[in-house]
Amino acid sequence: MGEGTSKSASRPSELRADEAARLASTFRIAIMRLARRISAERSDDMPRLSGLSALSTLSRSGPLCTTDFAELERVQPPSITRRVNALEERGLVVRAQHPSDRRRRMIAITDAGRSLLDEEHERDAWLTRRMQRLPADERRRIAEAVPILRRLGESD
Amino acid sequence: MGEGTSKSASRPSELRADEAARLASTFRIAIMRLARRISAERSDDMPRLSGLSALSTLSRSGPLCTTDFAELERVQPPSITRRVNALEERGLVVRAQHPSDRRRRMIAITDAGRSLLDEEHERDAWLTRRMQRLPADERRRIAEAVPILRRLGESD
DNA sequence: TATTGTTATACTCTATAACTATA
DNA sequence: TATAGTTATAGAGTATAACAATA
Repeated sequence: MGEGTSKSASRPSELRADEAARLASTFRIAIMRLARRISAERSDDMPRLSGLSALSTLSRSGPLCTTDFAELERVQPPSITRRVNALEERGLVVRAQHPSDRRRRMIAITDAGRSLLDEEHERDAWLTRRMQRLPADERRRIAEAVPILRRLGESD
Repeated sequence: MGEGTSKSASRPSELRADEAARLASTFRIAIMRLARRISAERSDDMPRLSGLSALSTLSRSGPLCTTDFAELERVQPPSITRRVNALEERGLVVRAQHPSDRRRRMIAITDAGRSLLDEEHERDAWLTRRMQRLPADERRRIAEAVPILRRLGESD
């Protein structure tokens, strides 16, 4: 707490440690609780959230090997294996051999995976409704925050 | 990517369904991934995130019975029992009988719980550092988004 | 010897259902 | 009978460690 207090903030892009900690704390709790809330809302006939996240990543990035996929999804490789197994069973992704390196398996989204992803966007009922109900200025704030949230999720 | 702007929005606080769905989808994925990222960052000698969330709620709201606590934390009562058991073992909360209704047990934070919460705010190193590194305008956007995130997490 | 992917195992967190005690 | 809290059980998700195949 021994940081210079009061009016000492010289640079505009630096924040006092205690203010940063307070913001981090309220932010963290809000994020975690909202994540729980979203998780609880899933319907039964769709892949789980973790699967949808994987599918969405795969759709944007194109075919990936397990290791790269794990890095993009910010989980460990065994978790990717698990998710891909589940998605593969449903025909939403396929695994293929890497052309030159036979240790690797390339994972790619299928047409079925793509169309499910489209459907899913429409079916994300709970959160979509919340977005529609939000006053315009709040919705704008959320939209502005999304890229920041995304970068925070990606940062080391 | 399609900003989908143009001039089609008729009422300012209503959003077309497909735009809402798109926002919901990117927002959801960003939230879930960031939540995973935050989860992974926890240190070992502190209570888990779910425990910290409970402790923080208890600190703000004062003593709660299990049912009310579960409602505030947006989980089912058995989950509260679990969390409180863990926190009680560490002396961070205490349970006491309700004065009139002997079925109820009031759960309250202890001094140890409070000081741990203070410590924790300072120790939330990873996210705090990210907040400090954020440019001022992005930090402002996050701060503005927090109350909205919180309300979204609370809404039915 | 190093790397890729998988399996084995364990842990956290959650929920539903069944049970006990009290109202 | 209804409600509060707990216990029992199961399920989703994650991680680390150990392993086989390949480089």
